[in-house]
Amino acid sequence: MAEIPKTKKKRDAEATKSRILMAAKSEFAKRGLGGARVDEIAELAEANKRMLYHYFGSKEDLFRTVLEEAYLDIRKAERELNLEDLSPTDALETLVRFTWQYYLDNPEFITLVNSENLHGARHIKSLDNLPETMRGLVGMVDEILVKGQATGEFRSGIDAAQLNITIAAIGYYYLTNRHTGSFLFGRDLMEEKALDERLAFNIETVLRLVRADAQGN
Amino acid sequence: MAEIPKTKKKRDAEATKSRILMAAKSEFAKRGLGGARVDEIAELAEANKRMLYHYFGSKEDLFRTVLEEAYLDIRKAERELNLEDLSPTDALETLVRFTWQYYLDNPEFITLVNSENLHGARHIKSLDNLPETMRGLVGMVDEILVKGQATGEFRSGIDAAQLNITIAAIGYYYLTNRHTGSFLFGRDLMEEKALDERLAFNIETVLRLVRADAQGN
DNA sequence: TAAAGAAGTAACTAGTTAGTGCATTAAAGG
DNA sequence: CCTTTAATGCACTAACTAGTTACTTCTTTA
Repeated sequence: MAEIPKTKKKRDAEATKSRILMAAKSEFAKRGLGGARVDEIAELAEANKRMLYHYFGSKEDLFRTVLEEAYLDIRKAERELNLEDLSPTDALETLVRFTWQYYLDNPEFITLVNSENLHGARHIKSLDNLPETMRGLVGMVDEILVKGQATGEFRSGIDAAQLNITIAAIGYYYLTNRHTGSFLFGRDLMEEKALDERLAFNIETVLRLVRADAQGN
Repeated sequence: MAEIPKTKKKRDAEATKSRILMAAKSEFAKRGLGGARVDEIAELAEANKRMLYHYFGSKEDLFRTVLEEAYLDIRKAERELNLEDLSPTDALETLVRFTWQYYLDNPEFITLVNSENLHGARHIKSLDNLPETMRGLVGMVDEILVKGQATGEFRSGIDAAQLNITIAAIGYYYLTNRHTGSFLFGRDLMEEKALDERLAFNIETVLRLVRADAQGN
């Protein structure tokens, strides 16, 4: 008799590790670090809990790994936008659109970051490659701002780090608080029309913030 | 012999209830709904855990009460700003400053809201007085916008709800992510100078967003 | 092909946690 | 006073949870 074909290869360390990581991302995103259950992650990954401890050491170490991957991934995607090839205005609009869409496509990112902040950022503090990549992003935005000033599109004196924070904030806040927001405002903030409106508003916000006015400031 | 004066009266239902509520706010803010410990709340309140269940029924009901108080409190404080008495520009700047300072003075508000969103806003959904107060705030901002258009200070076509969300977002995001932010940016986002800079940037953001430009839009 | 090591499993442990049963004690009205 | 009712305290339990022990099974390579 023919063997039942298994989706899961009998022995594959990399695949198991990767399944655990994906399951962990999903579970941590759904319930936070504290609310996540190690048994649930193992089951979701179709792996044994022992393997989770074998590969990742502890629940918190697993969380750290998930977080690191999440941060590296968004920074990588940002770099791949090649903003330096666009006009300053287009570059900023593209960054606002990207940030918004990234949060929509990767909702776990927001929950992971929230969870990490609830715990005083103690997990990422040992990951010293993360500040480097953040400096890269701020540097990129700063270049856009300098270029925009040179062309006269933008005013001077804008802090790149603050602008970065604001671009993240206006999307992040809307999405992280979508449940309370939908209830308090009495309408579904996640329906397509509402999302489109919010994105348009955010682009307007950022462009008006940087644009040189009639007096050139 | 004179009786030892006790700070705590022997029997005082209201006082005990209130101490439990304050303790719960603090514990929920520090650890979130899932991470908070009922025993910890009782101890912090110098009350017995039995009393907590006597007065509030369950951990989740207690959380709901804490949340309701928090929302009612910020909305009340906003109303007391009497923004309608200020010029449109001053009114918006005041609202931005207030929102920022409220988050700074009441850091538990942010954590409570985050926790509630992690749980799909399921606790506040039974509190139907909250959407009313939110409508009040949006209405107030809308009046400011209408008045500002009339005086020519503001451009037309600004959505009051979106503006509200943005005013909250630019402060909330910075503060809720202060731990990861401080680490990623490599500097303490909570030192006085940094806070002042952020507030100034936020006021600039909002005023440029609403201001009528040279062409009157 | 044999042996060694890596991958995988099930059952268990020690500690924790929300919630409760029941007895006791203080206050307030008659 | 004395009775009733509400406030309070202690000790318990049933369920849960991160992490581990002791073992089996597969794969690779010398």
